[in-house]
Amino acid sequence: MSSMTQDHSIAATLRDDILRGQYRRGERLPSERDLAERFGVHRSTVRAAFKRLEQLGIADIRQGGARVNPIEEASLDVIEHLLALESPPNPELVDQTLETLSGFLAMAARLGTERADSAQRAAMLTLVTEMIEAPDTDTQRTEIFRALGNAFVEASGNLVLRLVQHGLRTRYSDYVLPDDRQEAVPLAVIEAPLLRLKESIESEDGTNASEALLELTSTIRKRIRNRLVAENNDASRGGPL
Amino acid sequence: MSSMTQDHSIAATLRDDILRGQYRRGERLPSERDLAERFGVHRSTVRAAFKRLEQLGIADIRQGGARVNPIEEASLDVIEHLLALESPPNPELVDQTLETLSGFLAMAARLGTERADSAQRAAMLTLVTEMIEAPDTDTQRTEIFRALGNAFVEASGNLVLRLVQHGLRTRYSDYVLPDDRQEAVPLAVIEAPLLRLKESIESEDGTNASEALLELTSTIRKRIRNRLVAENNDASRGGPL
DNA sequence: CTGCCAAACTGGTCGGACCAGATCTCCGCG
DNA sequence: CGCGGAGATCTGGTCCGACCAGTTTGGCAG
Repeated sequence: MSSMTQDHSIAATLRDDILRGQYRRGERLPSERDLAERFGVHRSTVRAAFKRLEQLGIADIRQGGARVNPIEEASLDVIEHLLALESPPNPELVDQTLETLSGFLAMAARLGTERADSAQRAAMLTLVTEMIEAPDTDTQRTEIFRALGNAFVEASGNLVLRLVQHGLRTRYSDYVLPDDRQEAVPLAVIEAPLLRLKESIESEDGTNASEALLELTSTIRKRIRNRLVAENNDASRGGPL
Repeated sequence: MSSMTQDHSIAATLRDDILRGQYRRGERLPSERDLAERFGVHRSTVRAAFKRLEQLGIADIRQGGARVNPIEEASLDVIEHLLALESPPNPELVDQTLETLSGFLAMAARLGTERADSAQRAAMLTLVTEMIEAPDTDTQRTEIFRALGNAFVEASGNLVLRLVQHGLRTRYSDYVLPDDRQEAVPLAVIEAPLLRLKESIESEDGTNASEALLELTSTIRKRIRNRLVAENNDASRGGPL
């Protein structure tokens, strides 16, 4: 963390303060000059930090004072920082992230399955097969799953979809993934949807692929939620959620 | 445009240059000092502009020189600017935007329909009914449709979904919507899916609502695509798509 | 108490400067 | 002729101090 530039770390501090709800929406942030003094840096450095907050969508800088934006107007990027705010992360937020991600992957699976050329289709099938046959650890399986998601989005040929995926890329894995000390998801639980997915890809049935993927992710989601809730039953709630 | 701050308009110029493909990915942007001289401003102003490009995800600023990022790593916000780059906008990109938006709304409809409380459900039904019964113009109908989307997302209770929606909010309407001089979409074309949607909401059938919405949007998408392709058959292709 | 004007404050821009790290150049060694 | 490395050069990061033009605020007059 210490290798960051100063404006970066100042922005991070302010960002977390805001996300933690220390400033109410619409409220004015301290002035650049005040913050410069508080952090012991030049005003220009604080300015740089402010720009970051602005582009994150959580602050609105204008003459008269920078103001805190409502969280709904923020950029997707805040999700990552919201997740990092607590450890273990807020289970609800994790679940919402996974839910949204699942939905998008389902969409991508539909479009990608329908539009893939033969090479892309072959690659997809390889990945699904790998996931069934060589699932050493959850971590590894997750890696394959991620690649599969990329393959779907790639094959969809939809740039917008791709950008959404990238915005959602949120290193949720760091917060969310079962660690290795955790027992892996039993193959039995996910084999059925994986086989269905495989068939769908082969038969170019987008709708079916989409449903198979939803089926698959819903299982995983449920496991992660249960684990997090268990870990987190003493966490205090709060923040701008 | 002239009321913008300078760093804003400089950022816009550089942004459009990049999106137009004048700099290849990975290529170095001119230095802050060079650009300051070219634009006749102080270096700090160019720096501010650079920060914007960085947070837009289209440039990577580091010692040694700022570099152009691949478009896939950009923020969702670039879509709006990509659309604005040509007039009429690139039909393919518009279609991709609408496709993603449709899928997204289908997701929201599924979740929102399943989770809405009675007040929210009533509001949804009102909107759908309005859309059937009082469709004076496409513009007006679009307004209702947008409100309906908000209602779904709101009812889903999913913050991540909400942020994606906001990111996708892209004033696509400005580029994409049928103008008033255009004949409105005949009610006959959209009445069936709207009725289906209504029933789905009443019966709390998320899957059905999702499908109804896809059915509805696919019709509209097709119309818009046809219109744009017709308008655009002489446009030159290019840019980082 | 209200309305309005001036003072204080805020962000935007400027000029100029120094640092540390990245990049480039060019010379000398193999 | 090729290659590696040292030094010059360039780049972004930060700082200082200053001025401008809008915003906000405080207090004075009505």
